[in-house]
Amino acid sequence: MSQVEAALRRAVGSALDRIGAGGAVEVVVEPSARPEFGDWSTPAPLGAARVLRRSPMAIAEDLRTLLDEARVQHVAGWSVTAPGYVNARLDHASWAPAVIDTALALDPSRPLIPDGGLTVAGRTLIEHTNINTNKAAHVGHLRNACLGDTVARILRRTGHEVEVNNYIDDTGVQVADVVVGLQHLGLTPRENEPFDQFCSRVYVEVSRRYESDPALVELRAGVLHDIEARDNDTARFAKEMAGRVVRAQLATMRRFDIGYDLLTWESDILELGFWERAFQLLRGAGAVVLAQDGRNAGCWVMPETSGNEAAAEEEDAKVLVKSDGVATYTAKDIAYQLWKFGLLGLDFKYRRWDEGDRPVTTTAAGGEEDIDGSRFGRAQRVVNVIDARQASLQRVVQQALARLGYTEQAERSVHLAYEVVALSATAASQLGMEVDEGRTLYAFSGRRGIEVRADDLLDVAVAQLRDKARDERAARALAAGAIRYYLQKFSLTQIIAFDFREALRVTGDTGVYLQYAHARAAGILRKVPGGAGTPAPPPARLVPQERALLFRIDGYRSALAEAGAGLSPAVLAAYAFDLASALSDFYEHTPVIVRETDPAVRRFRRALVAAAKSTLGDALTALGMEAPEHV
RNA sequence: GCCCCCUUAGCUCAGCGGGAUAGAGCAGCCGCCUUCUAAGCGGCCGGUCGCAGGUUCGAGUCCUGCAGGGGGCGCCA
Repeated sequence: MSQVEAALRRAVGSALDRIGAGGAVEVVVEPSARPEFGDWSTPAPLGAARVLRRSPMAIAEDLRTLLDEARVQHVAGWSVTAPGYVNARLDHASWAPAVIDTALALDPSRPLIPDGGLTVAGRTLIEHTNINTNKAAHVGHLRNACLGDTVARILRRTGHEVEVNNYIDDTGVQVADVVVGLQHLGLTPRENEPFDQFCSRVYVEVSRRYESDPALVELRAGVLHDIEARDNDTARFAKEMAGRVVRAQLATMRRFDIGYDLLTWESDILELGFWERAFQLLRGAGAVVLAQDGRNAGCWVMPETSGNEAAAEEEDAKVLVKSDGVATYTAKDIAYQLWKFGLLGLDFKYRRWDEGDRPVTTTAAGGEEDIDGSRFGRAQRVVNVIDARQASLQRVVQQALARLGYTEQAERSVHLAYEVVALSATAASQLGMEVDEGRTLYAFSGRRGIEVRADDLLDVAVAQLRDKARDERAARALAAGAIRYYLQKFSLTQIIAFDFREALRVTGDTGVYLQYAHARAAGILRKVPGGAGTPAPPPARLVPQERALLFRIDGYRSALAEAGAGLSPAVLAAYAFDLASALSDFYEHTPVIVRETDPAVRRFRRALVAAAKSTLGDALTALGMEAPEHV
């Protein structure tokens, strides 16, 4: 929170203590509803009235007296308004320069540690993206990656140590599908077609052929078996294919400025015996049992309640090892989760992964000696960015940790659940789907080729922005920003009803609007000479737009901290939009600074614009969006 | 059947631990470019906050029930 807000909260809190209402009411300090009331207000007397059995107005008067004596920094005076608010009026002459100075001092290399301290001491490991290696990323995957990337940025900005993993699903049915397709359908890539997009196409085609060709389905079973068995030509082919797909997927993500510290491969988890070790631990703790009868007969399962042999056959027991001895996805995820916390007692081997300009490391069955593995895993907190449909599986993973006695780690296993991206009726019909009356949402289907690919969407956005943008670079930055903002501004619990028109819009509550506001501020600073130096004192009276803009700037730390604590990009996105709005409003409603003749006013307003630009730029960076000097 | 999410303006959504007159964007209508970037700004229009109870001085916000919509409960991943 802003320094002022923190100071006000402390002052109100201790005043409440002195009138005997401490602890009985929550100390709420909020921006005043109307400027006539003041700048900050607290409704505390309303709540205190009950415990003190006195009228709110009388309590408010008492608080006002105490707060007057308390001499809070930047506060010019206190007032009382019905039905029982106490309001602080700020001393703008001292407050405004302080806000501006703080904003101008923002430095990417110096973290903005929240007032309450770090959420978690030590490393936070974030897993996101997590796409099967048989297809190109669509906007659903992109929502995942944007959320994960922005959470990582926000946590880093607030002083947390963060490690980002991209867990790569390179085994399983979907991979087998594409192997079958590549080996037996004879399809060839189109001119310049990225390999992941080619695989998407093969996947759709092979899925279609299964319906008429049962022999293909049998082939898939064999391929799947070979992949699981490893050390054969099919497994090597699948691995090679997966590598090429991942390169293409990462290239897509890089267009959105999304990167990773470590690529973790499901096949390495198998190869390096992670599951066997986890299995050992789980058996030792009695967390898994071999089901003798019932529909799970022959499977190793984790019963709902610990150590309950009879429950093994119950329907809600989660199968971890199938009767053919193959570990399920959840089982591998448990092993991986144990590794993330440094609890497995095994480590990956590591290799460098050449991926353009970013240093990335990948896990590998055969490693390089000079890579220090202690940089990875051993986390204090784990955040898994996975859509809400997988909530029950994530609970099983968490439960497994608890069963092994790692209750703290189980509590620090966060499933950052977000709702999926679906197609709006309009978008669905644009993609050629049959649209029913009354139905508003339509699921993507990679298998049927009904999806919006991330690359394609970005290409369309770039093309649309190209003619108005200053150059190609600007168009790309704006396009990526627009899409990221669109995917991040919704609450995690909202399904995004994807709509092309909305996603590509450039006016109003959009990424382009934020970037435009930043570029406008940059334009002013270019045209109005001046720069660092002594703090600029404000004019005797702030105009409403100046006051509003200062308020927004002052709220940055608070918004960032809230977004970090709640792992919520949407909170920061909303803040950034409010800040950009305040900046645009200021821009439109105050005289042009270049022509300002009063040097004091000119200096102050220039500094105010610089402060707004600095803050907006910081927020945009945290949101994974470029903060352009020109558009 | 059990569990999770959603329901606020024509549409898409904000409204955080309950607090002063429910906000924004889009769409529609009307204005504003000899002015630092009009990708902007202002105005108008538009809401029994799904329904019914309850708690409270005070409920869009908390509790209970109901309704509608979406999702999850696999030896898939």
